[in-house]
Amino acid sequence: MMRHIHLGDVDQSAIASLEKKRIARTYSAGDRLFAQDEVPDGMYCLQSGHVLLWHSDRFGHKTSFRMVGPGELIGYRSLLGNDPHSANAEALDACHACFFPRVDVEQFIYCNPSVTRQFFRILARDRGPPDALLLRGQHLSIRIRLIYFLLIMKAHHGRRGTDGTLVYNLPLSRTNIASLIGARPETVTRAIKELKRDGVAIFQNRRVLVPDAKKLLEEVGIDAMPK
Amino acid sequence: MMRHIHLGDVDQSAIASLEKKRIARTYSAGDRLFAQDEVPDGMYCLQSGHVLLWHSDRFGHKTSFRMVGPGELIGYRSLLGNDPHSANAEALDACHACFFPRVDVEQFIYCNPSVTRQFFRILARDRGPPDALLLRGQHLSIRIRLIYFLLIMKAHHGRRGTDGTLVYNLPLSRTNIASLIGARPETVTRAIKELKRDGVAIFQNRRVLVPDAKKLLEEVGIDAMPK
DNA sequence: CGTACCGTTGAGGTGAGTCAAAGTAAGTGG
DNA sequence: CCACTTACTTTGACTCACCTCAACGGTACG
Repeated sequence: MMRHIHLGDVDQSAIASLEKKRIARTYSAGDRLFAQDEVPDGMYCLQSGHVLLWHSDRFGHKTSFRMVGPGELIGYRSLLGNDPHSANAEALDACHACFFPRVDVEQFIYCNPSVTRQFFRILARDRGPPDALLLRGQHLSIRIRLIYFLLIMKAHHGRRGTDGTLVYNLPLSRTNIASLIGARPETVTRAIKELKRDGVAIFQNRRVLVPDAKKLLEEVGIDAMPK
Repeated sequence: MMRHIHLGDVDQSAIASLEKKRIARTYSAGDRLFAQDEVPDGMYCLQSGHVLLWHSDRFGHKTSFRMVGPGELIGYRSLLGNDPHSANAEALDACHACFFPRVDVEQFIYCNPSVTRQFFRILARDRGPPDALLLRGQHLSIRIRLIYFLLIMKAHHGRRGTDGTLVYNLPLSRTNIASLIGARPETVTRAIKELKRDGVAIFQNRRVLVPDAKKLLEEVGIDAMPK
């Protein structure tokens, strides 16, 4: 199955000509699609699998800021900003991705105002900044950050089971989760234990079960996730 | 004196026609250029004064993420993303700003690929996300975050005095600084006191003096700020 | 059957938050 | 010019959520 970049009503011939340029690549867990400080030579559309974007500072602190799933674009910020990659893109499991070379992306973007507009939206709506407020806000306890984490992941990675249970398939280690919400693995373990005790969420292996999604929302005191 | 948006070599007539549409506005301390959740109807170029961008969550926690100085653009993310403003833009002192109505901005952006490219860069290079890692990273002490704060502010708000002293003019309250680096005002006060004791930085009123800029860099263990 | 990696548990320490009170500065109006 | 208000800053004492460190347990894989 081929996944397409979702761009609404756009000149089909432009898309077709971009699709011709795509290069299929496969990765296994641990591989990097690109690494911090590399100069981008194109961008990726993930077909299957999961990719973690993380940044490493000079002290070796690893800060993850986005987990990408099938259908999402990767590497567009650095490409469009014409800057070296500010993050590592690491495959969490077996991945298929389409690579689009820089020149073809640029041709595509500028071929048509409506495509250009779409890319402005993609850039402007990058979830990183607003999500960071929820995932890393100092004034929020680790428990609440975990809840926000689940709420944010719901959109791309949660599936509603037959009995209303929310099921996540997240190929993330405790350490990964910790670095996403700005905590330590031990603390994540403890918070997860409490969520289980309270019947809010059950983390088993790399699966998460949420018996009642309403409880998540109650806990953070809202009726629905913003946007 | 009229400040212009810096866009490199761009069709002068396009700029001229945009400039004709600009609307000069003035604000005094505390005024809002726009408020969270409002629908953007254009964007701003700050001529003089300072503006603080901050976000308020449902619990009333105030998180500031950018202080804007003369010559900088404000409100472009929401405009280009076609979303309601996700932040408040509040004048910290007397401000002059040019407002550019949405239609005119759009015409300008799409009139010319090189302008379009520039705006992609502006969006992609938004300092918010990378700065947030340094200003709000849990693994960094408040002292270090304050140092990063000064290093980040150096670019737009620091001036080198005659004797090599670095001088900042920051119309920010302790509370503002606290909300920028993810701390409490009391903690900021204490950290500032220690920086003074160690001869690293002297905060007096709304001015900051840094006798030796090298000390800032030493403290965070780098030779220069990234980018 | 080891080795290596990840996850869990426990004990102990601490940086920053919280709370409350005192100090300071900047307006405002008589 | 001086009371009075209001808002911001500083200080000190106390508390706590999370980090750190260290040991142990589980599971996968050669």
